[in-house]
Order: sequence, then structure tokens, then C-alpha cells
Amino acid sequence: MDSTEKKRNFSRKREAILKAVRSTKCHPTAEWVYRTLKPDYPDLSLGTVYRNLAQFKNDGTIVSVGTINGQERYDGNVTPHTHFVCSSCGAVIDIPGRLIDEAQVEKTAEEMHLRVDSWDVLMHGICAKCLHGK
Amino acid sequence: MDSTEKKRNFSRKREAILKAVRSTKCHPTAEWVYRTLKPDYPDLSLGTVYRNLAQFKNDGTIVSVGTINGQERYDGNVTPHTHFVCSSCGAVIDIPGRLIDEAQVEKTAEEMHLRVDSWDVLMHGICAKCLHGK
DNA sequence: AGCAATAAAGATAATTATTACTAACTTGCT
DNA sequence: AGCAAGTTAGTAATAATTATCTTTATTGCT
Ligand SMILES: [Mn+2]
Ligand SMILES: [Mn+2]
Ligand SMILES: [Zn+2]
Ligand SMILES: [Zn+2]
Repeated sequence: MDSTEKKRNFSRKREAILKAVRSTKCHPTAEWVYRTLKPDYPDLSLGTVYRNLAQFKNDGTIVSVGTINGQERYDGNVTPHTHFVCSSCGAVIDIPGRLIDEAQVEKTAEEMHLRVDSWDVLMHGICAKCLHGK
Repeated sequence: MDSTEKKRNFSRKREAILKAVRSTKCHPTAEWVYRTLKPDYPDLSLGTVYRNLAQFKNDGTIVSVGTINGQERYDGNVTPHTHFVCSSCGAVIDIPGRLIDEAQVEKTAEEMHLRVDSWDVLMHGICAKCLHGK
């Protein structure tokens, strides 16, 4: 048995939080998850959302896109893909594929004596909606 | 003349801040710049560092690597390159090259009706120093 | 079902990075 | 030197996230 593994009880709210993150493509913030669930879970606490998101991120159930405009953005889609961030409205949009040469990453890692666990590509620019005036 | 352009006076401290960012490969935080300059500029204020870094970033004089462990990391090297973040010690290390297929980015941008201004590749893992026990 | 052990949550306080404010000080120009 | 506009120090205010602590919920067992 692994001494680092922690027993985890079932939690209705934790399930709801995971479901909420997985239900959207908007790459939500903790705040978004909180606001979304609050009507159905009136006694939900923001701390609970933060705590569980951190937990899910920690064990790889969800992933973080990074901090955009001061807020961490999460993603329930853990299959590797690329992200685009709109500098105007802050939207985070999925781009299919990795756009990167995996073999070259491996080579670079070896050359520089690094252990590479993951990588992400973040594109910046203006989204279609913001480009079209409205 | 462009009405958006603002007159800017010379400032000894602003020059020092830029020089400090350019002098290192550590991808410093505002705090690091402040601590580094403080001995030579005893009345330097942290707000001044933040204000000028934001300004430099804004007009492209320096660039931001993103927010790592809650702190924005800057880079005086504006030629496109890749970054590696050590999950253990937080070091940000330069990786030469872009590792990405520029033509494919262009194609994707057009297909999805996005205007892509820039992109960065961020690798995560364990750095050489942390891998070797110490 | 009742119960003890412990995990999870709610409420709130604390922390931390960053931004805003304002009076005093510089700079660029005449 | 004298003025207008830009910049700073010092400090207060924000805002996201984390920690704490008490209460509640879940689990495994009798
Ligand atoms: Mn995504
Ligand atoms: Mn760099
Ligand atoms: Zn947009
Ligand atoms: Zn390291």
C-alpha cells in the first residue's frame, strides 16, 4: 500500500463541482463554478470550490490552463490540446491538436537534462466575436 | 500624429528597472527586481517597479512568461523562444527555438477566424538541478 | 439503527500579489 | 528661473486564493 494515498469520502458537492467543470468549454474560474452551482446548492461555499478544484488538479482529474487576468482557469478536458486567449474579452478557446513537435521536445529535454512532464501552447490574440465589432 | 501615444519623460529608475530585467536570465518577478535594485536605489518603491514593468510589457519592451506560483514572471529577451518551468523549485529556464509549426498556427487561425498576435510554449517538469538531489 | 472515527464543508479570517491614490519631486521646455 | 506634465514614494485599497476552526456528513462497524 502507498503511504501517500489518502482515503477520500464521497461528497455530493465535489461531484457537482467536477460535473460543472466538465460540462462547459469555457475553461471556468473558481468563481464561475461557484456562481453556476449556487442556485442548486444554496449553502455551497467558495472555499469548497477552491479546495476541490485544487484537489482535482492535483490528481490530474482536471487541468489548469493557467492564470488569465489574475484568475486561474480550469479545463475538464484532459486530452492534450492547444488554447487561445482573447486579449479583448478574456475568452479561452480550444484549438484542436498540439501544434508541437513531440520528438523535438524529447530531444531538447535530454540535451538539457530536464524531465518534461507536460507542456502547453497558449496563443494570444483577438477572438472571432471581438473581431466582428460585437 | 497618434492621439494614443503618450509623452514619456526620462526616469533614472525606469532605466534601472529595464536594465535589471535585461541583465538576468532568471525571468524575474516584480519583487525580485525591487530587491535587486533597492541597495542602489534606497528610496525605490515597489509600486514603481510594478508600474514600469506593466508599462514595458504594454509597449513590448519586455515580455511576460505568465503567472507562475501566483507571481508574474518577466523576460527581457523578446526574441521568440520556449520556456520550461520546474515544478519543484519554480525556476523558469530558456529553451532555444519555438518548437511549433508556424504555418499550422496561421492555418488554424484562419480556419477559426481568430487574429493570432503571439503564442508561447510552456513546458513543465523537473529541472536538472532538482533532479540531481541538490 | 446507533456509534465512533475521520473526511468534508461553511463561515470567516488571513495572506499575498497587484493596483489605486495623492502629495511631493523630476523632467523638458521656454 | 518658471511652468506644465510626467513620475515617484508611501500608503491604502482590491481581489484572488489559502488557512483556520467549528460544525456537519460519510463511512465502517456493532
Ligand atoms: Mn481546453
Ligand atoms: Mn526567456
Ligand atoms: Zn474576444
Ligand atoms: Zn528545479
